[in-house]
Amino acid sequence: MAKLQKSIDKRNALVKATIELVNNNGFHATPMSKIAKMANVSPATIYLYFENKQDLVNQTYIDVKAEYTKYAFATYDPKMSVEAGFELIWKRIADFKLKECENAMFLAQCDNTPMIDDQSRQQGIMHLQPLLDLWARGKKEGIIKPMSDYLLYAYSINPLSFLMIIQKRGDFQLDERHLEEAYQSAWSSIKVCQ
Amino acid sequence: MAKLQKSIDKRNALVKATIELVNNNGFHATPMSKIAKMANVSPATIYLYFENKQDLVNQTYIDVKAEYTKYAFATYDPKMSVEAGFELIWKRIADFKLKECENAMFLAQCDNTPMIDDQSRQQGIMHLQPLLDLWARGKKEGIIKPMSDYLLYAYSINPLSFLMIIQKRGDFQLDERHLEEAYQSAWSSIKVCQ
DNA sequence: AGAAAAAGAATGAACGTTCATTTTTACATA
DNA sequence: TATGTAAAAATGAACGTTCATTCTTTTTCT
Repeated sequence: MAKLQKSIDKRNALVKATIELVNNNGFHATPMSKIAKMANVSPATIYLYFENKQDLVNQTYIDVKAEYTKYAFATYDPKMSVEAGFELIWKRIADFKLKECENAMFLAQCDNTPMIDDQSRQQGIMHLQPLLDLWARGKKEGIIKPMSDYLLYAYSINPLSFLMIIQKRGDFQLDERHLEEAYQSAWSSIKVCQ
Repeated sequence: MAKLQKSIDKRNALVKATIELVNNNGFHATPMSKIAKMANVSPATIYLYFENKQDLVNQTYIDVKAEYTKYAFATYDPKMSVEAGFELIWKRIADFKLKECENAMFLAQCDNTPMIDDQSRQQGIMHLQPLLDLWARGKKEGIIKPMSDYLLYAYSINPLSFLMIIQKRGDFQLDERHLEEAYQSAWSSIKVCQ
């Protein structure tokens, strides 16, 4: 009697192939057959791991989002000061977006198109809680502007997505100095001005 | 002898239908047949106005981008002070992104996916020159941080795209107060701090 | 040997595009 | 102003292809 033993490697290869092909060609131009070929697998095999194409891309999104937030908070400790904590998280996010370009590109594409189910999108949002907690503390201490978290995110975190995209496209290359400037701008836009 | 008289209305209807369908379903799920139906036109007619589907979406992108920048600079006068000029342009852009939501959504989708040809994308960038000129002047006067224009754009303009998207999704509703806060954050992030 | 996993070929639907034809238009002639 | 006509514009049906998915068979594993 055989055991249920679907290979996690095969699943990961499929997820990876999905990211790469969707990044380069867009969702509309990445057929299941190509994904299968890139993952060295028969098209039929995909359906042992995923219900259908939509499920494959939803699961890929959730996987990448989880990796993103795990990376972002890996070295964060809630006992840090607000300013130190924010700088740490911001720089981890910047690292991820600029170095794990493939993953970040994929997220940007998902977050700006209807290619992902609403439900999967919802699932991806939750993981940001530690940052929201930090901001709540910062507002209480009078260090962070008393604004909606959406505005704080829009001004301090989201610009990194834009920089990642133009960097990937080759229009612009971010060096260490740019990154420090970017951090200062992010912090300027959310800290209470004295 | 008949005159070449393809109806501009029909072309516009096709462009409008493309925007609406791509916004709601994504590029991969908007067939030519649906675009034709929404524009009250036969599928074959599309090919009198556009070479193919790619050409249709490229032209739609360029149209919308032109409308966007035209709106942004409509009331701007290069003789204004840097701060006044920036506030004016910023608020026009905010207006466009938040009120002409359909158009702005479409641009966001195009700018974050490979659905547009590089060449069409290039064509869309040029129109931003007046803002770049304003920033150049601001840097010379020591009012604007001496940073790359890409960074200035990422921090002062791009956040509006994010706010537009979450507003469209119903997660968040921007009122006048938020908008003023958003402007202050934008200005904070690019002005030289004294 | 037996059961799960994987494969390749097959299927039917959907798509972008084209074709053959009809309808509309502009205008020359009466 | 009315009519004929030729070319452009528009159409619905059809074409060939591609795609997601399934079916049947083969391979792998215990």
